[in-house]
Amino acid sequence: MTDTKTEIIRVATGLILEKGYNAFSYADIAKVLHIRNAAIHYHFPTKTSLVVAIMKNQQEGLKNLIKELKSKNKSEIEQIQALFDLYIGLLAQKQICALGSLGSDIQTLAPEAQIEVKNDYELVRNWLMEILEMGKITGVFKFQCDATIQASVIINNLIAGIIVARFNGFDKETFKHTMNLLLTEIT
Amino acid sequence: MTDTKTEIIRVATGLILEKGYNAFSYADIAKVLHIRNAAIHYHFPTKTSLVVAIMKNQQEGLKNLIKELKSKNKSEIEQIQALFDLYIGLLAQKQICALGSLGSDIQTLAPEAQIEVKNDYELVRNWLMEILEMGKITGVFKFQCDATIQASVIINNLIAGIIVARFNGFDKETFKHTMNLLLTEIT
DNA sequence: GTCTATATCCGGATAGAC
DNA sequence: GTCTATCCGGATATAGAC
Repeated sequence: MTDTKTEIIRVATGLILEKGYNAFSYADIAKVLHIRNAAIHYHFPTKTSLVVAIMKNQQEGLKNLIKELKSKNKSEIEQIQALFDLYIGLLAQKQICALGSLGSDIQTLAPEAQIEVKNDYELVRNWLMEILEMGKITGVFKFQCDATIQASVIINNLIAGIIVARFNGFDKETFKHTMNLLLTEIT
Repeated sequence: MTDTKTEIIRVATGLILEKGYNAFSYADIAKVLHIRNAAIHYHFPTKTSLVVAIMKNQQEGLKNLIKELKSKNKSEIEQIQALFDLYIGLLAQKQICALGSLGSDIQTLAPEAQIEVKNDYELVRNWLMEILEMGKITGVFKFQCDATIQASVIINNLIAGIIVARFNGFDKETFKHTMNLLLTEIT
């Protein structure tokens, strides 16, 4: 039995990725966990504190994944594939990513929440840049432009690809084809 | 003096692109136009009817742009540049595009509104595909993959590029560099 | 076509008992 | 740590006067 605080973060994250920050309520979480509205406010006094906790949790999860991949000496291609797989998993659950969901709502978030969304984005982008630069040195990747821009192209396709995939019955195929194209173009 | 109905669509569109569908209210529109809540309900009985009208208006605007560009015999490059310019204009107003905003909220929209978002997406993608295929025939573009996938890559970068641009003080530069990279890669 | 007024409901948040 | 009960504001939407 995991503790309530962790469960709240888990359920709230799913709701944000499915419906968006301004479309879910404490009541939605309460229904799923069979607790009351007030119990959630005990753990997270405000909705802002909840979304901040969610984004810090996202960052932690990503850092752990990166650490794990590196400790297993995964190749650059395998690391990028692991990132793609995260998105394939989200799509299977009819969800988009946190960057896309909270990114489109960013103007409605409190400043301290905006910062955490941005931090999460920087984390993904820096990781991707590192992979690309390393791959260029080892020779698995060949691209002329700046790694920053190349990383942006990949992230943009992940974020938007999963959004538009929902337009067509959560179709994975175009999403996969698009990501494969990007990968083969630089190898 | 344009009529009220048109003004409501104009203001509501801006609010959706800035804050999102679930973060704006009839009261927000009313304040800007100095009218009352009920006056908006006269023109648009439900919020769903309003967002449907907004998306149909977006489609109409795009169709008119396409028609105009073609009547002026604009080149493939110039047509793509016109699409980029639309996004540069949005970014200058601290807005994202309708596809990104309503796409991330799609699960919270009524079915008839979901369809219009999808229709708008298809319109943009088909236009882009047509430009790419024509350009390949005339020789200005050289890409090996399917035009469908190439069009997806470009749209994805437009949709997500403008979302992440807001993370960093609405910085146009990375957005422009990314789009230029995509364009030069296929020319 | 716009107004005032209001109905109805739901949101985030708090007080205080257990 | 969770509950019941409640406050308060805001949201969509409607009725009926002008």
